[in-house]
Formats: sequence, C-alpha cells, structure tokens
Amino acid sequence: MPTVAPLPAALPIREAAALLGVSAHTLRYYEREGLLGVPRAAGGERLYGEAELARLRFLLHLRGTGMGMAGLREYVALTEQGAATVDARRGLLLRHEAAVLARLDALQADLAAVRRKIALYGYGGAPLPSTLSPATPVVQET
Amino acid sequence: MPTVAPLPAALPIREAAALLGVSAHTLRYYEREGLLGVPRAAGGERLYGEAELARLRFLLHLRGTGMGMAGLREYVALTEQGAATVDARRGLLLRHEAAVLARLDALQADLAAVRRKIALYGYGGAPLPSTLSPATPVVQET
DNA sequence: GCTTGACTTGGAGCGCACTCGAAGGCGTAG
DNA sequence: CTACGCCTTCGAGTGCGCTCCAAGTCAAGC
Repeated sequence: MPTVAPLPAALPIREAAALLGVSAHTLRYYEREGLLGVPRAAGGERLYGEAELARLRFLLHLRGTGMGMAGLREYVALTEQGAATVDARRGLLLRHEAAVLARLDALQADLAAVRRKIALYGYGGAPLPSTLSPATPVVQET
Repeated sequence: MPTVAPLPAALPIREAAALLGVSAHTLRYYEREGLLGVPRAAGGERLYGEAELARLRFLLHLRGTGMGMAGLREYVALTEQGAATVDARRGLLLRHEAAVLARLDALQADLAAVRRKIALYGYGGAPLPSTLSPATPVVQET
C-alpha cells in the first residue's frame, strides 16, 4: 500500500466557494480583510483545506446573523491569540447573541404588523364581513 | 363650545421623526422617493397627520422586515390606485412574508451555530469535562 | 508552440439606504 | 432691526459588503 492521501484534499477557490455558497470574489475579499490565511499551491493558487473551510463556515454563520466585518476581524484576532482568549471570545459571542435576539424580536414584531395587514386585506378576496365587527367607525384602511 | 380641534393635530417633521424613531432626513428622503405626499403649512413646512403617520408606520414595518425601497414604492403605487388593487397588494405582502420566513429560518440556523460555539467555549470558564464525551478524537476547535 | 481556461494581483466601481452640507426663507423674542 | 432656530431645496457624500475589471501567470491539451 502506498502512502494514502486522505479524503479531505484541499479545494481550489472555485470549489470552496461553491461548497460554502459564496463567490470566489468574496473568499479573496475575506482573505484581504485579514480573516484568514490560505495556503498556496506551487503556482500560487489558494488551496482551501478543512481548517480554512471550518473557519469560513463559522464566519459565514456570524455574517448571517448580522455581524459586520469589524466584528469578524475582532473575533479572528482573538482566535489567533490562542487558548488564552477563550473567555474574551465567549463574551464577544454572547454579546452578539443578545444583539441577534433583539433583532429577532424586532423582526417578529414587524412581521406581525405585515400579517395584520394581510389579514385586513382578507383571505379570499372578499372583504371579510366579520360578524360583530369592532366599535371602530368607518376607518379608511389601505 | 367652540369648534374643537381634535387631539391628533399634525406634527412638524422633527416630532414626527422622533415619534417614528427615524431621522427627519429619512422622512424627507422617503417623500422624495415617492412614498408619500406630506401636506404643508403656509410657510411650506411639512405637517404629518395621522394618515401620514399611519402609512409611515407600516412602511417602516416593511423596511424592518427587509423590503427594499423598490418594494415600498411598488406597494405604495398599488395603494394609491385604490381598492381595485387589494388583491395585488395582498399577493405582494404574501410573497414578502414568505421571503421573511425564509430569512428567519436562515437566521435561526446561523444563531444555532453561534450558540454551539458558545457552548463549546464552556459555560463557566472551565473546559467542560463532560462525562462520557463523544467518540470524536482530539479535534482542535477554536 | 499556441490556445484555452482557471488562477493570480491591485485597484476601481457599484447598489443600497441613508446622511449631510450649503444656502436661503420664515416667524418669534428681545 | 437683529438674532435665533427650525424649516426648506438640491445635490453631493458616506459606509458597508461585496463585485468586477485589467493585466499577467501557469498547467494542460492539441
């Protein structure tokens, strides 16, 4: 048996991008912004291994929850300082979680308002005669 | 009894902005974008009455759920065409609701990933000895 | 050798939703 | 009359997160 190359071989940028659901442009941009270093092949092409993919996956979760590039940079900087910053990272993520929950609440409230309007417009095309309509007089609702 | 001026007197832009939680700049911007017409006082100052405030409140709910200016303009255009467009408006809002639900799902998934990382970092500073840890070998998690 | 295609770099451009600045008008207080 | 403060308009500027372009390099196929 020859020496085995394990399954998780490194991916070129286009495949990594497809796997992660972003554009190759975006991956290069993240690297330029200092979010990670990507190993290169002989010719200089980026090679995304499991470590890079794992970091990107998590960073994309952070982006998906609305963390900005500055936040990502801060998180990454802590990570690169090693185990000593675990508490700081947990704090950072906990603060972010709180912010996300707040946004989530606001979103639910806004969504509820949209749904009320949809209900007002009626469910079947008819104006909803609504037996025992409220005491509200003729309010023009649009 | 003299003729009564009802409570909901019209508000100047600064008070309307404060009430709605946006800047006066933003209110002027929305008007320029064709989202509403605002009545003026003799000197030309905008006066926000209940009708304008109600429309803005709803438009801000739409913005809050991620609808863009183009969507708002489309919705407003339908509204101004009167009752004949109720179906179209309901359809617009239903499509938007679906988009919001999708974003909400994605957000929950991203949030879950963040929470898993927080849990990984431990709840008290200690590395969570975790009796009967899973079969995962020594994986370096950051 | 030549073409093709995917990669590299640095830097410029874009779309969105505001956000601000400049210049001027109006109304009230002193 | 002057000063103040808030209002007006028009147009330009900002910050974010990409997104794209031009020019060049490299490996593989014909």
